[in-house]
Formats: sequence, C-alpha cells, structure tokens
Amino acid sequence: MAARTRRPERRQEPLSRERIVSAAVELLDTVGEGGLTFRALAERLATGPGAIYWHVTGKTELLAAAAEAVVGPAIAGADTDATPQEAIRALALGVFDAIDAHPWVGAQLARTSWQSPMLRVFERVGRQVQALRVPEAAQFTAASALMNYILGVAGQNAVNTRTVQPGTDRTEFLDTVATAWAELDPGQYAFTRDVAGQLREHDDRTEFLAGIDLILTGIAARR
Amino acid sequence: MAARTRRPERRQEPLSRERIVSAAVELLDTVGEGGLTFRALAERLATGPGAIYWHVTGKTELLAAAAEAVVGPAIAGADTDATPQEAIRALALGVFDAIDAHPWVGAQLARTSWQSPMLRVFERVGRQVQALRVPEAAQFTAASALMNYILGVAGQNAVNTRTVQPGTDRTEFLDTVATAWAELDPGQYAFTRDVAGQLREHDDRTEFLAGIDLILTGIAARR
DNA sequence: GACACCTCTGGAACGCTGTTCCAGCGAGTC
DNA sequence: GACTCGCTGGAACAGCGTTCCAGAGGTGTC
Repeated sequence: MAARTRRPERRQEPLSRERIVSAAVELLDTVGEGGLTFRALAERLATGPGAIYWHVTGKTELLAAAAEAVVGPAIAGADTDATPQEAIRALALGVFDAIDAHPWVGAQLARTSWQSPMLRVFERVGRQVQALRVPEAAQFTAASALMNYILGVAGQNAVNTRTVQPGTDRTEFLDTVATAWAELDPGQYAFTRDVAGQLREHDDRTEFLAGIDLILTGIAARR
Repeated sequence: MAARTRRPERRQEPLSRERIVSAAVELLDTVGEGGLTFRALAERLATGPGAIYWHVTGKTELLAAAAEAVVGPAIAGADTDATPQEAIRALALGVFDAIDAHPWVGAQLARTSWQSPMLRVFERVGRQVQALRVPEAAQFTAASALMNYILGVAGQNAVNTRTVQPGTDRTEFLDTVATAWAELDPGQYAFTRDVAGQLREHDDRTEFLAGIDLILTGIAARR
C-alpha cells in the first residue's frame, strides 16, 4: 500500500487544448499523417484517449487546429509597401513554406476547403487582386484561380512526401521518377520524356512561384 | 439431396477484376467515398471480403482502378484540328466533367499524384504546350501549372460535395456559404464580402474554364 | 470538518475498418 | 476415381475513432 509515501504523481501540467494541439503537431511532424492516432497522442500526453475528447471534439477539429497552428503564423505577415504582385507572391510562399516544413499540412489544407486559415489567404489575395485593378466581375475568378493553384500544389506536395519511403531523400526520389519518365514509350509519352530532365533538376519552390507568376501575368493581361 | 434438380445456384457470373471495379464505381457513385468498404462491396457481389483480394491487391489499387475506369474514357478523345488552347480546354473539361459526375474521383486524383490517368493528361497538355511554341525550358513549368490547377479544383470539388449534406442541393449550399461570407466582419473580410454575390451566382464549370484561360493567357504572354 | 458539487481524467469497451488466413468447393487432368 | 489448383467466402486479427463511465481532485457551502 504505502499510500502515505506516494509522491504527487499527478501529471506536471494539466491537459489543455493547446498542449494537445502542439503534441499533435509534433506527432504529425515526426511520424507523419498516419501517425496521429488518439492512442499515440494519449500516450505522448501520459493520459487516456477519453481525456482528450474533453478538450477537443474529434480528429477533424484536431487536424484543423493543428493546421491553423502551423499556417496561421506563416501568413500573418504584413504586406504594406509592396506591389500587389509581390504581396501575393509573399503570401503564397508563406503557405508553401509552411507546407514544405510540415508536409501533412498540404493534405489537410487540400482536404478542408476555405475555412480558416485558407479563407484568410483568400481574403488577402483578393485584396491584392483588387489593388491590381481587376474588373469587379473578374475578381472572384482571379482570386479563385490563385487559390485553386495553391491548393493543388499543396495536395501534390503532400502526395509526394507520402509516396516517398521515409529512408530516401528528395533528390533520390526525383531521380527515380525522372528515370521512369525517360524510359516511357516514345510514341505515347514524347513530351513527358522530353521534360524528364527538367523534372529531375527543378526546384519545387521556384517552380511553385513560376506558376503563381503565370497566373499573375494572365490576370494582368486581362485587365 | 436432389442434387440433380438443383439450379446452377452458383453466382451467375464469376468474380473478376472488371466486375469488382464496376461494382466499386457504382458503390462510390451511390453511397460516396466513405461508402466503399470491402464488406459492402462483398455483399453487393454476393461473396465475402476475402474473395475480392484474389483479384485486387487492396483498397488503394481498387480506388486507382475505379478512377481509371471513370477518367480514362473522359480523356480519350482526339484533339486533331483544334488550336492548342482549344485542345487543352477540351482535355481539362473532360477531367472536370468526369469529376463533376463522380465527385469521389476528384479526391482520388488529388490523392494519387501523376499516375495514370493524370500522367496521360500531363502528356497531352504538354504536347499542346509545345504546340504553343513555349520555350523548351518553360514547358515543364507551364504544363505543371495547368496540372496543379486542375488537381486543385479537383480536390476542392471533392471537399465541397463531401461537406454538403446529402439532402441539400448545390444551389442551397452555395447560398448558405455566400450568406455566411456576406456576414463576415467588414474590417477583416472586406474582399470576401464583396465577392459573396459572385460566389452565389457563379457556375463551377465556367469558373474552372476561366482559370484555365487565365493560365493559358499567362503562358501566351510569356512566349 | 463534512458534505455536495463539478470539472476533468483515463481505462475499458463498442462498432467499424482493411487485411490475412485457411478450410473447402468445383472443374479440369492424369 | 484421385489429384491438382484456381478460386471462394466466412472467420479472425489488429487497429482505428469514438463513447461511456466510475471516480479522482479541487472548490464552495453549511
């Protein structure tokens, strides 16, 4: 028994939404999307699965909160004294870099439509679209196109990091795919073969920005 | 036993990969993404879950095959005697319409990187990019941007149909979101409020095509 | 001090999933 | 008739998100 001598074995910090969310982010970062389970999370927090549900309604909300925690700060910067184009680029890169640092965020954003934080991105992209003097009737189209492109890249980024074995690095992965492309049937896949080299050597970030610029050029030309 | 008179109670058709995939497509179309389980599929095929695994390696392959079955025919058309822009539009619309008719395909395509059938889309988009006389060094970028945009729309389309309750129709759903947008804080969400009306009245297909055209314009301007 | 509250805990259990296992059926072959 | 082998389908397994609930621990009231 020795009930007298038992130490105050109660957990140092009490459970809280913040502690749960930040533990979830750590788990997602280290073990990946599939690694976030309520049991693993409970173990990390030295509690049981049931306790977590007191602070969080379910996995959906938990993932949304984790994404918010990571993306929120990344898009918080001010876009004063910058051209609209530069502001949009900076915003898009903020999202991109957050996804790059936390691949699971890409899947999460692509899965959850325009709730926060992507609604905030939409708002700020839209304002810059207005600053570009895009006709009112075309503003929704312009901002939507940018959002869809960003979310498309987000999703693909997530897919790629999910596909790659945890052991291999990015260069090796690109090399494998590029080699596979180069060995496709020349009749059926002439173009894909042609650009296999560009796939091998491209930089994701630069390429992402080039796509943004393509759309921005399109928007400017239509003004 | 009356073994003599027993009808050929053996299932009419034997199990086969095609039967399984087409049953999966039916299930996905009627019950949605979450409705495709091996048990439901087995019941529909009047067999057990184990039998399915003889013809299909697992759920991943099954989903890929289902997407291929739906998207494959949609992008099979020939693009002879059409301008490159028209060919790209037609191709993109083929993918869009397939997704529109089978919402789960959007999620599937967005989830599986550029395997078939999206690699075939990439190839054919790329050829038209070459036909547009885009400099070699920019071809990968141009084709990738189009692909990422298409996949972004695909993913968002899937999200929206997943969010909406099976009861309500699209108009009602758009109305709800647009109303919510119109009631946002004017200080923080000025732009979003401004375009709430455009959200309510927009047509997905037209909007999708407008985005494609924006990128095409950007590509042409950079030539 | 005793009692009743009420927030919060965490382990057990539920129903569901994808997947594996394997006894056995039925047609074709020696 | 026996043997083989492609194929079947029901049972079982491990894991998931989620729910349930007995009870611990702190706080306020008499």
